[in-house]
Order: sequence, then C-alpha cells, then structure tokens
Amino acid sequence: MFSKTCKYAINAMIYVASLPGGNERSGLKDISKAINSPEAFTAKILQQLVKSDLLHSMKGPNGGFYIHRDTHQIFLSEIVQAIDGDLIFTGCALGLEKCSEDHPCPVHHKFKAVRDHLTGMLMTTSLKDVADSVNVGSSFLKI
Amino acid sequence: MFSKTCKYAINAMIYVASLPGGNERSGLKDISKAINSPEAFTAKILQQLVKSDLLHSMKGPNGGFYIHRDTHQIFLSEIVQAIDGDLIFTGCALGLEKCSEDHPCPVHHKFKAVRDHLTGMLMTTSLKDVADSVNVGSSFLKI
DNA sequence: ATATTAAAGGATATTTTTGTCCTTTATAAA
DNA sequence: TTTATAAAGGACAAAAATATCCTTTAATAT
Ligand code: FES
Ligand code: FES
Repeated sequence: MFSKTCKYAINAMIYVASLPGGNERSGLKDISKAINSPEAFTAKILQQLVKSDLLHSMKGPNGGFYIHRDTHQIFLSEIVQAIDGDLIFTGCALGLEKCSEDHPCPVHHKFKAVRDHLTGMLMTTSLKDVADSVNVGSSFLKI
Repeated sequence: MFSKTCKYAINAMIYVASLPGGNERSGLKDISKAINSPEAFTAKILQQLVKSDLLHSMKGPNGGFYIHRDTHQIFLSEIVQAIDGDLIFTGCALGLEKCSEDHPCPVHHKFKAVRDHLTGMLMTTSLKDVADSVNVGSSFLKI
C-alpha cells in the first residue's frame, strides 16, 4: 500500500507530533528508536520531510526535529504525497498509463470507490488525531 | 497498491477469460501483446498462475494458456493472493509486524475500514464480471 | 520417426528500493 | 574561540523487484 519509506515517514511524524509541549525537539536517535527504524535511513527520510516543509530541524546541541504547523491541520495525505507521490491517489489499479473515466481499466469503477475511500481517510485524518491516540496509550508505534 | 507482477497477472487472467469460447487457448505472445507486458517476464508470471491452479497450460503446437474453472467463480482476490500474498488483506498500514485489535497502530481503525473495502471488492469481483466489460468494449486492458 | 511448436526452467542482468558510512555544515555550550 | 553536538549531504552497498536470455521438456503435425 505505502512504501516502507512512507511508513517510516508517517510513524516519525506521528512520534514527533506526540511529544508533549508543542515545539519540543527530538533527535534522530530518539525518533528511530521510538519507531523502530534504521537510523541512517531514517535520517534521509527526515531530510525529505524537512524539504517538504512538513518537519523542521535545528542543528547543534539540543537540536533535532520539530513540527512548526498546528498538528491539527496536518493530514496524513500530505505525508504520503510528499514521500510516495500521488500515484496512490490517482493511479490505475492495473497499471494503465492514466486512470480515466474515458478509457477505464476493467476494475476502474470498483477500484475508484476504494481508492477514494483511502484518499478521504488520509485527507481527513490529522496528525493530531493519531498522535493523541498514541498519547493516551490506545495505539502503538512499534512491535 | 499491487505489485507490477500482480497487475500483469490480473490483466493476463482477464485477457484469457475474455476470449470467446470457454476453453480457447492463447499463447504467451498473444497475451503479452494484449496486455502490453514484457514477454519473458510475463512467461514467469503465467508459470506462477499455472502453479497456483488459476491457469492451465498446454505445450506444443496450438498449445497455450487457458482457464479451466468457471470464470464466474474465480475472484480477483485469488489472483492477488497467489501473486502478492495476503499482506494486502491483513498487513498493517504502518508496518507493525502484525495488525491486531489488541496492539493497533495509530491508523488501524480507519485503515481497516479501507482495507476491508478493498478486500470485499476483490472477493466479490469475478473474472467474468471484468472480462465481460472488456468484451463489450466498456473497459480496456492497455494504454 | 522427425521436425516444429510452445511452455517450463534455470541462469543472469537491470533497476528500484532500502539501507549504511563517512564527511561537511550549522548551532550552541564551555 | 574552541569544542561538542546534531543535522545535511554525498558516495556507496545490499536486497528486492523487474526483466531478459538460453536450454530443456512436452505436445503436435508431417
Ligand atoms: S483506469 Fe484503472 S483504476 Fe481507473
Ligand atoms: S495495526 Fe496497523 S493497520 Fe492494523
């Protein structure tokens, strides 16, 4: 469904969003430990997220990553889009070059419903929603 | 969503199912031309489908691939399962080792709904359904 | 029987994804 | 100002997915 990179990205964003105190920073080591991901690879992903402006960073002692925007207004769809692009939102299930009503693949209509369901879910689920569930202990970021 | 291999597999199965006359055989070349896939790679995929008993084959002149079972009773889910396994039906969206209610990831509940939607769609859409739409010209297998 | 056809199978190549390592740059504390 | 810290960046490595090539096997037609 999502690339492994994208899964790490979502988990990392949720972890940072779940930290107490709005603009607390957390470092690469903390993050990759918290989400159980390879450190060096996670570093690359966090860089991508910073470039996409979903995450911000600070170098030096007490540096780390933090979220600038209100997590209530950051949706999972933005993270997925930043990492995996929008093929998941618009691509053809069977690999046709372009998904369209005019030239649909055999599963287009049924698949579109599912894809739109997924898109809707991602576009309406905020980082705050999911981070809260981690904070109250009703959901988990690893194992 | 599906691996490229799986997309080719679904397309190939649809193409064979769409041939007139129940047990008509069609060869590798026809199939890969019809679905616009690399021939040698498609051969491997067809082999997998034969091993999975979704497709049957005959060597020699006038040989080729054909479907034994009633296409009305073959569902897309079987093809996806045969090629991509069942991670798509049961795997965790965020990569937790195991998707479960007891130890859910932060998107578990919302994702489960989407995943079940997809699963339901695949389990209720038969090869006949989609092959018919190709035959009446209302859907397409390539470009 | 022999030749031809077409799938099966094995080995290998290419590309993409995932992952690591090491150096450089920016920031802050001492 | 020096040192420590932590992210950024570049080069490289490993693994997995995708793709090709060539030989072998089975079936048919001549
Ligand atoms: S054309 Fe295939 S999903 Fe729309
Ligand atoms: S635990 Fe992640 S989808 Fe169920």
